[in-house]
Amino acid sequence: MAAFVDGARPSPELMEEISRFFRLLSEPARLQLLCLLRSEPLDVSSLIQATGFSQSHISRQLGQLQRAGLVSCEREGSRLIYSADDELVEELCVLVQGRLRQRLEAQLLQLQAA
Amino acid sequence: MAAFVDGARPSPELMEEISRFFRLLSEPARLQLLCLLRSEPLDVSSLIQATGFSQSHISRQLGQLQRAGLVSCEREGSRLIYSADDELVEELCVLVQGRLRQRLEAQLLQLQAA
DNA sequence: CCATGTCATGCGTGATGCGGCATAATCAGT
DNA sequence: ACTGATTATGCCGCATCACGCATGACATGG
Repeated sequence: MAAFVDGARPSPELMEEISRFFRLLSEPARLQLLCLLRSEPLDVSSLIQATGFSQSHISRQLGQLQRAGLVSCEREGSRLIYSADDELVEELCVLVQGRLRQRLEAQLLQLQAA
Repeated sequence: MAAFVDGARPSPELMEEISRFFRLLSEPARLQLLCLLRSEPLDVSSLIQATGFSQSHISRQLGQLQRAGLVSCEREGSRLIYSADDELVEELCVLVQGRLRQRLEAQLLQLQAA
């Protein structure tokens, strides 16, 4: 209903920014990392083991997430402990998940009606 | 805090689905179309004029959005009128926009402190 | 039924980004 | 300062997808 910034049409630049943010979440690997880190802080080797991705790949994805401010890290001995302290991603996922569910239910009903 | 499905770790398949949804929004063109259609239903030629994209491109993006259930269309004379009746995308954008803003403010404060 | 306008769809190109391998940079401990 | 572990980065192949051009499918009006 109300536009993003009330009363104004969202500028193309803003939508570019927003879409960049969504792009971060559009990669299963990154979403998986965020989800893992959401439950508990982990070091990189744990993330490698949990996901099966290569070390370089994990490092890159964490770099992107960190630049976006979605994860942060601190040293613990020789390793880096990453953590995701933001609730936003989880909220977004819950909303999307709800939509997916309701859409599947609708399809189911339609099949039953036929 | 609470995971998506309470108590359970979200399955990789679910996250794949969710990430696919985010991918839809990760393209400025699609987000722009959704935003335009959110304020009022429009036919394709209006969307072409508003965005400057080619007709084929618009058509494809609308197809994707329609398959995802984010837009719907109905004939009016010889043209198709598309409309976006879903509020979810707008909610998501508002949340993300809020985050972007608060992040910029934080960076600003950090610059002033230095 | 044919011509016209509107939308969808193959096809090709170019850009973007994933993902791994090898290597460099960085840090902890000695 | 040196060594070994941990993380970041350059390079490259490959897949995906945006985007436009040309064409096809389709409905509408004459």
